[in-house]
Amino acid sequence: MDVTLTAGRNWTDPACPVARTVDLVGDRWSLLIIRDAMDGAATFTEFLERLQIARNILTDRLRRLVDHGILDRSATGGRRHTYQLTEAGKDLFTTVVALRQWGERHAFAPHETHSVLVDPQGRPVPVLRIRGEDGSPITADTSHVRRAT
Amino acid sequence: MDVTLTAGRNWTDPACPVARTVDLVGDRWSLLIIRDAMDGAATFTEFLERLQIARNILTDRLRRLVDHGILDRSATGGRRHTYQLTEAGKDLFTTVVALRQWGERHAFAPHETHSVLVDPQGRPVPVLRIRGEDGSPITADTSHVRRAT
DNA sequence: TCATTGAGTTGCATTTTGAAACTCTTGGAG
DNA sequence: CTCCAAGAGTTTCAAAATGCAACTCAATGA
Repeated sequence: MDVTLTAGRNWTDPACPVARTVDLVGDRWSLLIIRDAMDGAATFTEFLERLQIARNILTDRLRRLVDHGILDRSATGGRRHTYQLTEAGKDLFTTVVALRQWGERHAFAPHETHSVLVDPQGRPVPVLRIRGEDGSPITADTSHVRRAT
Repeated sequence: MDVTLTAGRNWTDPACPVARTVDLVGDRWSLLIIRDAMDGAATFTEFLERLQIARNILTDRLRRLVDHGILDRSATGGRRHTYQLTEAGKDLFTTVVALRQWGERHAFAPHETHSVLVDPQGRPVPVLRIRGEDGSPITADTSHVRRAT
């Protein structure tokens, strides 16, 4: 992201990377826009149809995501535009997968069906796990945050 | 989470696990409350002080998270309570780490310092990567969503 | 017993959302 | 060339969520 955008900003908690990310994409719509962009959506109308979002809100969120360097907007004649994920945007893939996998585990009743993320060969993507350099599992209890110096 | 909670709910997109998760924790405060719970916060006042959140909003978010089975509330005499992450809540660790690592990479200017997540030995937690069963890296471009059947 | 602290309510102002109607531009169909 | 439809927004206004300050209420504990 552009340095000038991080510099003058009013962060909820300036030293915490979690808080900064939440400030940038932590609302109901931004993450779903990013999800759909990863799934191939690229124009205003495509997002509009997939999300059932109000037009003015979509306008606002797209602009915000472009401003934050997550989406790239290119004109394709007239008012027509194409929105593409930037490298930073694509890098949110891990986050989206983490949200997805948690939802699969905890937001569906046993009998409810849900969509599944698969690799190019059609095999389900394995569950993300956090491990130390030596491969040992790390949890919220066994890790801790070292404050910025 | 309690099945009765998933059943009658008004989801933004009922078949999508990402959307369900975002419906449950995708607002500015919930994820930061969860972050602080993972960092040891347990009482109303502790959350209040760490987050600089309005009291009524904190009340609402804590109640919501308890209702969604992410936090557990236990009385400790009078109006005093302790909030603890449930198993589902602890399982959001992966998501919080993903948000944190994205923020570290994209929401800080090169010269800015930020806190670091470390394992019990004090070593930084490695970057989360999504890999197929065979260990090959998977990105937004190489994966896709198989719709619910 | 009486002030203090934790954990909320309540009332009101400010912001953000959402829905619907309106605008502007441009690539075609005729 | 003219007119129309489609894409991509604005604008307007009502409804909901947020934020702040002041107020309540129960249990310590000096």
